[in-house]
Order: sequence, then C-alpha cells, then structure tokens
Amino acid sequence: MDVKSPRGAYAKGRAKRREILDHAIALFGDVGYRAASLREIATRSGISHPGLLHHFPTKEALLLAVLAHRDEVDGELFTGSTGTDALRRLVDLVRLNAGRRAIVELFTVLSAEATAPDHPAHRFFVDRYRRTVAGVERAYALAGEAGALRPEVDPPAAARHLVALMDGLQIQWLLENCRTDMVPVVRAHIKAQLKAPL
Amino acid sequence: MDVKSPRGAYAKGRAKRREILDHAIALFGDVGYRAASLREIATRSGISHPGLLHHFPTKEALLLAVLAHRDEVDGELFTGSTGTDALRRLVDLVRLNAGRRAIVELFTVLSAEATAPDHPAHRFFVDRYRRTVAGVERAYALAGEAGALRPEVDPPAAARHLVALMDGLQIQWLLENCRTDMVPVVRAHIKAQLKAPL
DNA sequence: CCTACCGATCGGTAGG
DNA sequence: CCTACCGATCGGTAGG
Repeated sequence: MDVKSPRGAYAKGRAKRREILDHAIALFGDVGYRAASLREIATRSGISHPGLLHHFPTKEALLLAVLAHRDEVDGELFTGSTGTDALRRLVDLVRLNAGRRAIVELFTVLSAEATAPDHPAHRFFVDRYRRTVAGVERAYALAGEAGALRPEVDPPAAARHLVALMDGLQIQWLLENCRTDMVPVVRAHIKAQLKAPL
Repeated sequence: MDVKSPRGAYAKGRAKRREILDHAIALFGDVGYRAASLREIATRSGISHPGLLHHFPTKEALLLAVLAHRDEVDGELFTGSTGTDALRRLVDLVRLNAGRRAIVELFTVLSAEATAPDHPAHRFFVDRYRRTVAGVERAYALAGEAGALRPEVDPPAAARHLVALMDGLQIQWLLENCRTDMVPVVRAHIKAQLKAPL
C-alpha cells in the first residue's frame, strides 16, 4: 500500500482516463473522428481496445468526453473579463494556441467534420459557435457603450468576423507547419477597431 | 447508331466520369476523404465499385481528380482582373459560393483534413494556399500602388487576413445551415480598406 | 463494365 | 483490465 495515495486504485484509473483522453485528442486531431480507431488510441495508451471501452463505453462517448474536457479547461480562461478587456484576452488566446498545435488541430479538424448534420459532434459545435459569437458580440457591444470602439464597428458583424479570422488563420498556420505568427494579424485587426491603443 | 453522337461510347464514358466526380465531391464534402467509401460513391453513380476503379484506378486518384477538376473550373474566374478589381471579384466569389454548399463543404472539410502531413491532398492544399495568399497579396500591393488603399493596410498581413476571413465564415455558414449571409462581412471589410467606395 | 473474392480493419460484445 | 470473437465494411484484385 502506498501511504501517499490511499486511494491508489482510483487515482490510477483517473490517470489512465486522462492518458486516453490525451491520445484521443492527438489522434482525432490528426485524422478526424471518423477515421480514428479505438485500437490505435488504446495501443498508444498502453491498453487493449476493450480496456479502453471499460473507461469510455463507446467511441462517441470518448469524443464527447474529449470535447467536454477541452471546454472545461478553456472555459476558465475568460471568466471575469468583459468589453475591451475581453477583446484583449482574445489576443492572448491566439498566443496561447500557437503553443499547442494538438488542440488547434483537434478543433480545426473536428469543427469542419462536424458541419455534417449527422456527425456526433454537430450539436456541440453548433452550440459552441453560437455561444462564442454571442460572447464576442457582447464584448464589442460593451466596448462600444464605453466609447472605446470606432463608430463604424458593428458588434454582430464584428463578432462573426473576429471568430472567422481566428479559425481561418489556424488553417493557414497548420498548413504552414506553424512557421508563421497569427498574433500580429489578430492584434492589428482589433487595434484598428479600438479608439485607444490596444 | 446515334447520328448526333458518332463517338457515343467515348461520350458515355466521359459522362460517367463526370457523374462519379460529382458524387465524389458530395461524399468527400459530407464525411471527408478518409471516411468516404468507394462503394458508396459507386452506388450513387449507378455502377459497382470495381466499375468505379475502371475510371479512377485508386481512391487517391479519384481525390486528386476531384481537386484538379475544381481548380480547373474555378481558375477561370479570376483571369484578367488585378488590383482593386481583383478584390471586388473576391466579393463575387463569396456570393457565388453561397449558392453551392457542396463545393464549400468539400474545401472546408478537405483543407482541415489535409493539414495532416501524410494526407494525400496535403501538398495540394499547401500549394493552393501559398498561391491564393500570394495572389491576394499582389492584388493589395497593386491597389496600394494605384493609391486606392488606406495607408495602414499592409498587403502581406491583409492577404492572410482576407483568406482566413473567407475560410472562417464558411465554417460558421455551414454550421448555421446557410442561414446567414457571408457577403456583407467580407464586403464591409474590404470597403474599410479602400479609399474609394467599393 | 460485372461477380466473386482477398486480407485488413473497424466498433462492440462475451466471458472471464 | 485481458483474449477471443462477432458481423460489417474497407480498398483493391482476379478473371472474365
């Protein structure tokens, strides 16, 4: 018995779950959900594929667990910032993403795959984009009310524009094998919309 | 013998090839290249799957034929326009794309899938983006030389920005089931970069 | 263009 | 957590 972890068996199960999630993120990002195999994820995680199905009962459950896990981690990033400050935080998010190719790949590949209405992650991404665009729109609206926005900026259009810009830059960044910098493009865009320097 | 088509056999072969290409575009767009099956494309085209392989020897050959076919059709759109005029034409392209969901789906899904270096279309999309961004950059540069651009517009960054914007809007448009209009967002963006009205 | 087949691989289950 | 298996499906080939 390990004194430092009296619930060693549970801790081990949680660690294995986490290991499976990490390898699932990597493979879903590389080849997409449909083309990824449970056997490959299981082998990378050091277990058999029925072993994997003990932790996640179906392939779809694994996908949804991956998405929920990512939402949980990234959701913490933007709690408490509003208006102009939230727009500034988005530049930080772009910088952060430049350091985690696997996550960027995952969302780029899955969001495209999930445009198909029968894809198991379709609802997730429809809801996610609705929430994201609405959140960015609110940030623009608040910045506008505070008098920080140039008058020609229209919050609804600006929100869709900014989210699209970030997504599109990620495709280019991945195809260029991360050799370019997404940050200045986003930074210059937001800067041009604000009255005060960013 | 049909007098109006003395090479009826050849014409029929070409029509079947074209039919296969159309169904391949639709299925590759719906589920991606890896998850699409030759049997499904063949069935939709009214032949057996070895029959399909008579026209296209491998799955990869079919993919490359689809991409070459699209490049051939769309390449004609921009011959002869330069500078500000080419930027205006890009707005027309967005409007055109809003009328062909299948094509938009195809390129959105495949470009994301092909960010993986070992994807059979990887080279195609790397080259395609290089060419596209370079072409748009040249349009901005020419517009700048003609004095049509606002001074803060930087052609290299503006080119990556505009291409990213178009790609990102397509993802949102597909997830929203084509219920929104991409044109005003792109139009307003380019308009804000030009001195003269669009 | 077809039928019939190949070996490989898939998600999931049985039974322990 | 395992081995062993299920039926289904894959891309491609043989042979006509």
